[in-house]
Amino acid sequence: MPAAAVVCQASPSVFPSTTQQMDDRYQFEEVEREAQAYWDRARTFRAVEDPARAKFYCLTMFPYPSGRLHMGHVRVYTIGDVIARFQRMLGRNVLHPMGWDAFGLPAENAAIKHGIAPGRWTYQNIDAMRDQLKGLGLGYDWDREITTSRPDYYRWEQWLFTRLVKKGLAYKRTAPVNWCPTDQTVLANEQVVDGRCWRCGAAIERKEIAQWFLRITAYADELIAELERLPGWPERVRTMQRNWIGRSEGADITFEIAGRAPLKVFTTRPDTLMGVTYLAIAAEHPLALEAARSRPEVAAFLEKVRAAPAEPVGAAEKLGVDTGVRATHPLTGDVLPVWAANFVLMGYGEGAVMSVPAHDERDWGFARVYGLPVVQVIAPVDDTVVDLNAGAFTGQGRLTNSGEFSGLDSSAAAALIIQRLVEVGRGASSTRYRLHDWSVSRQRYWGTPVPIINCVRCGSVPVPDRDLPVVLPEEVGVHGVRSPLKEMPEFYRVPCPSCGGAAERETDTFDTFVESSWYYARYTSWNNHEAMLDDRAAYWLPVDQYVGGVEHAILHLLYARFFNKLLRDEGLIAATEPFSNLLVQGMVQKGGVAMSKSRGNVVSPEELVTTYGADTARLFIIFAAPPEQSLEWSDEGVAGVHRFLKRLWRLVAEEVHPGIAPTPEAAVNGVSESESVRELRRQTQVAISKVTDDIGRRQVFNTAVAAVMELVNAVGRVDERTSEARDARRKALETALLLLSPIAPHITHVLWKALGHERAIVDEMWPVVDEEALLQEFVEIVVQVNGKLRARLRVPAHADQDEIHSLALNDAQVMRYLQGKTVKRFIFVPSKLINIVVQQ
RNA sequence: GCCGGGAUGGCGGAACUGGUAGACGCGCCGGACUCAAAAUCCGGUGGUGGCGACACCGUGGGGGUUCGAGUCCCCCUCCCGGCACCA
Repeated sequence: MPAAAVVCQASPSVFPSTTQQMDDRYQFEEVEREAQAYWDRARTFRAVEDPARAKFYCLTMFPYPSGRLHMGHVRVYTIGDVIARFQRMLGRNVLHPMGWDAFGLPAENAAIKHGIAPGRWTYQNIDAMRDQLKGLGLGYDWDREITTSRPDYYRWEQWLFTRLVKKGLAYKRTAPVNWCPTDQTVLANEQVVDGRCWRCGAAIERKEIAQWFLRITAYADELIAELERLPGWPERVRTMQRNWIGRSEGADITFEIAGRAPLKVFTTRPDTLMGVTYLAIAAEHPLALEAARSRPEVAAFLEKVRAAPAEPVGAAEKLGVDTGVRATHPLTGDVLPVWAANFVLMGYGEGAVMSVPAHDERDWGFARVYGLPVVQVIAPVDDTVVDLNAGAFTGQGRLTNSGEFSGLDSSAAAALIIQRLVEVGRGASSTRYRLHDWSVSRQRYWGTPVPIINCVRCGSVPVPDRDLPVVLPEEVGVHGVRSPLKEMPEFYRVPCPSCGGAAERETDTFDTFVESSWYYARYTSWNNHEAMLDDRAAYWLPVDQYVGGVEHAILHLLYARFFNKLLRDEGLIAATEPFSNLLVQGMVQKGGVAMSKSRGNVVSPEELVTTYGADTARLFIIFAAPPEQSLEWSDEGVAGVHRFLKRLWRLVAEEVHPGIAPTPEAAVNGVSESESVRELRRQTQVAISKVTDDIGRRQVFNTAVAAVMELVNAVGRVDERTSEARDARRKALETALLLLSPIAPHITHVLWKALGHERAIVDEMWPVVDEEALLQEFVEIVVQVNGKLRARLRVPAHADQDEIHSLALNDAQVMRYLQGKTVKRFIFVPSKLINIVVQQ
């Protein structure tokens, strides 16, 4: 067993000149303090642009500074750190920054509750969380730290916004909005979940308010099309975005109404136009409101719909009323009734639909309830008879009962019908999106002020560049949900930049998703006070690896893609997409459910680090599950990886201070190494190969850890005292340290130094596989008879097929199964198996 | 309803391109050390049968393709996630 302490030769140029003692016990507090102090002092993770070197930009979704880290943070940041450190060792010039998504509602809520200014609360939290992140040994370039609530950050957001206003990509409009009565603010569609506020759960009301919008729909096509060119994104995220944007191709068709403006509808099935038997409009449709004035039953219906609870499911009963309005079919001239119906959404298309009950489930259901006619105009191509009493036929097919279009197939008919509509000026082909323009105004205090001044003479005037940033006053008291800005004339009473007359500044702030939409770019030019982005953006962007949670699959990731295109079109960056590769990490659970305060199953990262150290925390989180899967917390598992680190420590300690001197005779006498030593050398190479592939290509880090554990176990099994054995053991341990260093950086830092290395392990190159050492002298060949495993053969690696055939046929065990049977064929897989197929 | 993802020992998970199912870890069992315990170390550990060499069964269920299927194809069950009257 090793003695208590050993002297370690360390270079004073890199390590402290004080004599280092290697304790034979793993004291993680000291280890982690030492490693972190080294990285700080050496400025290890500072990123410097260098066009001569290949860059790697690794980014994890920055946190909201809630006060303390939870296990989900530990997981995502550890995953990002493993990737960044690995790429660094491969020789890439790595940028791995961190910052704070610092605006948002919780700060205001805390302010109301505890009487602390939101800014103060936020910055305290940031300080606490920064310490926690540092305690985890995450390798960030802290010089580039971004805090979105600081004027030097959001001023560029304001600057960009004023440009977007001038381009018409940002505009103000009075619109019905989702209003949260509890938070007293407008929510984007994406923030409404099942008719309720995503934050507080209050039922959403509809309200008419003047809002600023960003014209994301102008980029809808590109946002969809480019999803195809993001092979580094998980398919499910791309699918979610595709569905969210919801592109539909079809036609806009107008139905004339005597004495009124025509009714416009959108349909994806112009081929069914000849089967329209009525029109349906939303309860909020202007035509419905108008009809309600003269018809009490319509008014009563609208009232009923308005009062109905926002039903989350589409299974709600179909209700409607005949408005009495009559429309004219654009091609046949038939007179069609216009119904107001609860299933028609005002928010999509024109809020009106042409109803073809024979070929649309909803129209069919509605027609059933109100006894409206059902006319079949599409027949299945296979001539099956359609039973329209049982349901609608919604497939494509051949037109029937459609005048000049009868006999055509759906797609040809659609084209011809659109052509006819164009000829008579009653329609045109059209593409619609589920996606709406992004409402970015929030009636909240703690956010980026909208840089607009409202003047009665000049309208909404963007704040000129010279007056930017519009600084949010931070020393305020927040007493209720109403924004203090709205009671601060010193903030909002300003002269109009255009005419100089009295005007009022906007007191709304931006949705916090605006800040997180471009922070990834600002890290490249964080200290530029003259421009939003500079040349450095061209060097670093796009982000090579982005890591984050699936909860942002739609919102944040779609907005960031949108902003990337805005920045590109502003000439600020070249890349068309912000994130080349996206890793969506799974959640951390305990007892099969997500950790949450209400369930009482939360494991605190702080306690974990105090009890076992950051390396144990990181190692467990990496080892317990592949990054994309949910991770089941296990206290025993944590103890298990801690045990592994202790064993690793002990093995290195024994290596540094062996009890007995090696016996060099074997080498001197030219005797070859023992088989176990050769095997250890081979296993070392196997581990390099496996870990490199697992971290680099496959992005499954749990199996990489398993491979390192196997190697360390193998070291423990070779206890020969020859110098060859010592050499092989040392090489294996060094390799294990290198391979483990991205995951457990502190212990590997100290052990590497203990093994006598001058350069810090973080600055070492990733090991390269020695393909020759990987070769085996003997391989095991599995012998199957009719696909069933019957024997294992140990054969020289160079043995050819014939040799293996005869060895297999002469194997006693195999012969038992061949008795009295005829061999029909051999299947041979080199170095793997031989399958002898015999007649049954 | 539609679109994804999944189901493998007592548990977390391996098995990447169809080729030894269960790597690695946890737990459990046995042993060493100890007066004893903890810690640590060593060995074993899918199920059934057998003293044993071994044999049979086994990756949610049913079928298929193949010399060979956890992996591919068809059908079904259950679980998780997203969307959900989008015309």
